Amino acid sequence: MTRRTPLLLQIAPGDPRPINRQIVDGVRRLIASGELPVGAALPSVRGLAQQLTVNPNTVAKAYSELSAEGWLDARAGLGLFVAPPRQRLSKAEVERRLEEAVQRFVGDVIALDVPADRVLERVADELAQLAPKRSA
Amino acid sequence: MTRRTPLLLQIAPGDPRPINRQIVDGVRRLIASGELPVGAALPSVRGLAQQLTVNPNTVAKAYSELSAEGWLDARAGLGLFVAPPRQRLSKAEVERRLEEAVQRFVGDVIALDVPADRVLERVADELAQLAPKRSA
Amino acid sequence: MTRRTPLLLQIAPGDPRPINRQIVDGVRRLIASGELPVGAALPSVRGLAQQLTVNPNTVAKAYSELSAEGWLDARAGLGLFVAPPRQRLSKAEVERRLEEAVQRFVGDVIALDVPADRVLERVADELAQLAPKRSA
Amino acid sequence: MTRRTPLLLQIAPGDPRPINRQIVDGVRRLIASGELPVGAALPSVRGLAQQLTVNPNTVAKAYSELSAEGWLDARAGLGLFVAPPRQRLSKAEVERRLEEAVQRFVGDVIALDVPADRVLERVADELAQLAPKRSA
DNA sequence: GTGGTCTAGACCACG
DNA sequence: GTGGTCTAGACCACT
Repeated sequence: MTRRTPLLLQIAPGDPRPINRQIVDGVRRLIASGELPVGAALPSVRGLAQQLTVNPNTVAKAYSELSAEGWLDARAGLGLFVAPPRQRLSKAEVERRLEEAVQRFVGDVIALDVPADRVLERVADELAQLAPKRSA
Repeated sequence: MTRRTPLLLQIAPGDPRPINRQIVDGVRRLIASGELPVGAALPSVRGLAQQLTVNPNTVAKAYSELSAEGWLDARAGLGLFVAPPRQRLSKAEVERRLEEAVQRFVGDVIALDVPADRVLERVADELAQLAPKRSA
Repeated sequence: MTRRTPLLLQIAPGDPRPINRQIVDGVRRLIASGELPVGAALPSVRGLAQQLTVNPNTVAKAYSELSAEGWLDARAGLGLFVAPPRQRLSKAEVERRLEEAVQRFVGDVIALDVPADRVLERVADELAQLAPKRSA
Repeated sequence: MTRRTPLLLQIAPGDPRPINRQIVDGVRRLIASGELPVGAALPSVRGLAQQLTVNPNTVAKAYSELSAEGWLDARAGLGLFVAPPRQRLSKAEVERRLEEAVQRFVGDVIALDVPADRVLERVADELAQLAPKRSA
């Protein structure tokens, strides 16, 4: 059980986010959307590195971040697995980070002269697409 | 009406954004909200740097970015002025950047396990607060 | 203000903890004990690396972990600073981690055939020595 | 009284400790609590490996560690048996290890902002629960 | 100068 | 085979 699945994860060269960030976001999304269920095994560090043609250290760093954030559990010699969901951050910390993300996002978007409705619509679409099977 | 006004701009040491980003965002916001009308003169690089107690290079870089984005026009020997509104980016480019910002934002927010409604509400608030009297 | 102080931090070659862990623990301790007050600047990555004669990447990793945990704020081009205290983790997560640490500690110590009183005494000493000027 | 008893030992997949560590801790605990009396035979490497569905190498390594620490004695051709109590480590070595464990534990716990009383209480509970009928 | 990211290649413990 | 750590050296954005 929990066979390793060829992860549907891609690195976009044009994406301004650093590679390690793209991996973290991608995996988080797969977990949040339920595509990677609790207990599922992730591709090995070396395996994913090869698949994405990036350095293994880069993948390792991303995985390690995800573990620190509580999304993954690492077992030396066995591999990495999707961790059971848990409320990691205090309400205050969640609030702080949400505020930060919103500030940054609006700062980015305001420069584009896009009507507020369209922005909200796009965000709503993207959030809906996650089909939050996991988040509370 | 091109008098140099003491810019209502502040640098927050606690703000996680780099200083140059704070300046760019701040000026863009002042323009978008109409507080800096078309044709208004901006403080000199040295002046603003002194006012904010930051490195002049940082201010220069921020101004240069704002000019490149079409928010400011340089008049040789006179300084920088708020440029008349125009389509500063191609529609495709706007789409690309919007997409990017949304992806990043959702990537950040997904980690927080916040209900989509609350996220949208916060974004809407923040967008509204900018009172885009100028942007279309 | 916030002059960089030659950090009272040492790497013990005999210590079984990896170097990066020793740095993280050491800095956390200095912050928790109040020896590094809020806003204090930390030695630069390269500087500390030289002082400890370890690779800068190792220090960078430790610092990055401390930032992720909310103990430090990093400002590119400026350096790292002790962050204002905040309740980062949910009560449940704190409980989980405390449980884990206790389990591990007792597992280590039970093998030593040391009377429980002595163990508790040593832990109490060590905790008291932190003079919790910062923790709530 | 040297009959092989079906060992009351379990491997928890969720446990963050590596498997070999879980075995070592488990056996030590059984000996310390007297559930495995002096002279008792331990399950064979293959037997325990099968029972726990882990790699025999892992069990062998755990047993070898326990022997090195003086908890088990090997009788050639017969298997492993619980060794009579003795001073397994020099006093200095015990002190060193205790010190190390305390340092690490406090380093972990300091990050959690938990009152010292609660920490001590939890440690005392856990130590008491081991009911050291055997250790001095 | 600062921190952040990436690559390359090595060694270790675990299974 | 697995993940984790460390070193070495490079490039980037920011100040």
